[in-house]
Formats: sequence, C-alpha cells, structure tokens
Amino acid sequence: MAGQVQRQTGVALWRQIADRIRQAISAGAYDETGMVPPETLLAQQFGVNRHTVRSAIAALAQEGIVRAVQGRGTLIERKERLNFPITRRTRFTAGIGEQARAMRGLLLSHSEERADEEVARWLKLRAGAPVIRMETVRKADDRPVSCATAWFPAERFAGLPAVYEKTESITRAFADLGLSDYVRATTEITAAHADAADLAALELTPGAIVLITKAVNTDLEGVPVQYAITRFSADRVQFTIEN
Amino acid sequence: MAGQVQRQTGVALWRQIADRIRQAISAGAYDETGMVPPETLLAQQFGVNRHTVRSAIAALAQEGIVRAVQGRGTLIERKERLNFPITRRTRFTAGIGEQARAMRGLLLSHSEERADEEVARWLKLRAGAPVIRMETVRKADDRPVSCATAWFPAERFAGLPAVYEKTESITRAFADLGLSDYVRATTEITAAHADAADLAALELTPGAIVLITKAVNTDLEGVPVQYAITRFSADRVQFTIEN
DNA sequence: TATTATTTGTCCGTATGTATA
DNA sequence: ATATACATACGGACAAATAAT
Repeated sequence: MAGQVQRQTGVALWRQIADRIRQAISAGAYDETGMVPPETLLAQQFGVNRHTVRSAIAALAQEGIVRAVQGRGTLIERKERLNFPITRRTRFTAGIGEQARAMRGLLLSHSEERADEEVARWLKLRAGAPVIRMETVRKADDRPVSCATAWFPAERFAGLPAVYEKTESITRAFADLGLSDYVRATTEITAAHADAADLAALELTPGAIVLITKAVNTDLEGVPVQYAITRFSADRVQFTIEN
Repeated sequence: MAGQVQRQTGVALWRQIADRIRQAISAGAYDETGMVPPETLLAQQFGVNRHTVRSAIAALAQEGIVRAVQGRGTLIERKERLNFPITRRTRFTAGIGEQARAMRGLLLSHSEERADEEVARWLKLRAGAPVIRMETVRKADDRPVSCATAWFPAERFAGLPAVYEKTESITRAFADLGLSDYVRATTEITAAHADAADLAALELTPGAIVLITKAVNTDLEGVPVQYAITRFSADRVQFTIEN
C-alpha cells in the first residue's frame, strides 16, 4: 500500500487512511491473515501517529467492515465490492444475484409528471409528454448499493410503481406489464462526491464517492422504455464491460 | 443545489462546498450568467459563514476553474468533461480526438520486469514471464486527462517504449511493430480518491476523484497484447458504453 | 501455571486547522 | 484583524486482553 497521505487538503488524514484501508481490504490485500496490520505498523507506513490510524479504524468499525479486539488485532468482518456487469442484457437483480443472498429493490417515492428536455431526449418523446418517475434504492443483503431516479413512458407502463413495489425488480415489473424482454442501449458513467441525498439513501458518510450511470433501456424494437440516473457507492461496487 | 453540508465528518466544509460548486459548474447550472452566485447567497444556501465559502472559491480558483473579480463576481473560466467511449474498438486518441485539438501520449518511464500474479492472469502468461511496463500520461490540449500503467508481453513487443515515445499513441506503436488491429476484451471500472502519484501526474488538487479502469486488449485471435490500469480525472472525463 | 511479547484501549497534554462571530 | 470553540493530529505513558513460550 504505497503512497503517502496528504496534509492540509480539507480531507482529514484519518479519512484518507480509512479509504485506503477499505480499498486494500476489498482488493484482498489481507486475505492471508483475515486481519488488518497492527496500528503501530500502519502508523509507520502512512507516516502518521498511531492515534490517527485508530481514528481511521474506528470509522471502519462503525461501517461494520472491521472489528478491533484488544490483544488480538483488527479482524476483517466484511470484504465486499460487488461486481456489476454492463452488457446489452444488463439486469440489476440477476447481475448481482450470485454475489449476494438477498437482492431487493425498494420504492421510495413515485409521481407522474411531464418530461423535461433531458428526459424527453433520452426516451425519444416530445418534451411535456407524460412520464412516470420512480425513486428507488437497491439493497444486497440489506446493505444499500445504489439509488436511482428512473423515468418511464406513462401511457405504456401505467401502474408500474405498484407492480414494482410488489415485485421489487424492474425486470419482473416489466414482465408483469407485458414487456417480456428489454436491452441496454447506452450507459454513461461518471464519478462525484456523494451529495446529501446520496448519503441518506446509501447510508454513506460525507466525502464518500459515488459512481453515476445514466442509462437507457429499450424494447427489442429499439423503442426506449426506461431512462435512469443511478448512483452507486464506489466502495461497494465496480463495473465490468465485456466486449 | 439543494442539500446541506455535513459537519465533523473528516471532510472540511470548504472542501464539500468546493466539490458541490465544481459539480454544479460541470452540470451547466450557471450557464446563463457564466458566473457563480455571490458568496453571501452561497453562504446562506449552504448554511455556513461567508468566510467558509471564500475558502471553497479560493480552492476552485487555484484549480483554474473560476476567477474571482472584485466588484463583479466569480467568473467561470473552464467547464469541461471529455466523453470517452468504451467499445470493442476502444481507441484513446481517436475516441477523444474530435473533442480536443491536440491529443498526446507522453511516456513517463518504462522498464522490463517479470509478471506478478495479477499481470500474468490478465495477460494469460505464466507468473514470472518477461513483460514491458510503461507509465504514461495522456493530454488533451495540454491538459492531462489520464495516467496509465500498462504491461505488454516483452517478447512480442520488444522496443515498444521507444516507438511509443515517437508515435505518442499505442495504436500507432502497435502498428509500427506489426500489429495492425486489436480489440478491447474487458474493462473494469471503479472510482477512488486520487493518490499522491495521481495528483502529480494529472495536476489535480488533493481530494479529487479518479475513475479507474483495468482493461485488457487482445489481438484479433483473442491473445492478450496489453493490460492497463488507467486513472482518469473524474472532473474531466465521462465514459459511455454503447451496446 | 507463570512470563513475556504483542496488540488494542485509555489517559494526559500540546499544537495546528477549521469555522464562527 | 481579533477572539472563541471545536476538530484534528501528535507525542508519550500506561492499562488490559490475548497469544505464544
């Protein structure tokens, strides 16, 4: 774990160190022992005081990632970074399914509104056309991995929110409404610091990073059926693209 | 720009505010006036003292994103985000080419070494096989957009660093060495805070976010020819995947 | 069983950075 | 520019729990 931490940057040392240790755990750096190196060693490696390392470990313990035991060391409790494949047949629930026991999609809120210019462009509707907007959070084993704002053509998918609430999956909700198959047309990926809404929805702490996708799904004729802006906790997921 | 900043989280308020303003600029929130709202208004919106907003704006000015002018306001100097398409025929220079006038790839350093387990796995070599490692930075109009560590099978691509230094492009360097075409096999995408090496190579300020790709290119027979870990400034780049 | 080394937990004090007024 | 409050970071000393000898 090379590379030093930086001082006087507006990001506390303990937070930089917590981010680095979390990353190292997720990369499998400590798989042999199942433990984080001793505080004194980490302090030496990062060039900081042991107390500063302790602050970082306390933050990771708060997240449930490690558990410090007096006299033994700091045990790794959870080591997760879900892999999310982005393909023509991208499916959230099925894509994550093998990596977690329970996948759930929860509906936070929904409304019917008129498409603004951006939504209309992606869904190939005229601006002002009626659309359904849904705010959702998806959880793997009760840990939130992403939150999304999604728009759907209102006429074609009347009643979608109620069906989604029951099925907890877009794929199954589409199937219930007569759309048996759909494909991913385009995906845009960016990254940013989590905003206040992300922090609440994803149970993150300020300074956390989110991977943001803007994606369009179409039916097999190429007609857009969904436009979604999804925000993933960067600590908990990675994307793969297979060509 | 709704949502409050958070205190006592290891991330200073001025940095949270700087990140939010940078994001708003990049999203086009102030395109009408070309200016950031007055400090007093921002302070009120974020619920902080005006001095704290001034610290945030000073950081953005240091990055060259805004310029504060006494008596006028805070002018937006730069507002950019390059689009980087990820396809089976991903080409850095050609992909960015239409969005910038001059694309350059600069060789920072190179060496011949033995493949560790990770590199060997991706390149489908045995561990310990000779590989060429190159550290590069790519710039669009003299602004760095990514830095990369790339590995190549040493026997097949002897002399690659010298050719790359001359051609400033992997595609052209491959062509010079007899590989006329190649394709992108897999791409993994994650995000993290920039480390010290990123800050230097990409001319970023501490706390900045990098998008990280791990990618393998193969020849047309599916034999791996390159494994690269590339780090993009998240403020300057977005990815698109077309299926 | 007792001893020792290792490792985390707690306490003191001091200096600097952050944020407000 | 000054004053105040709190968070961050450091340094040292010692206590408590665990594992190995």
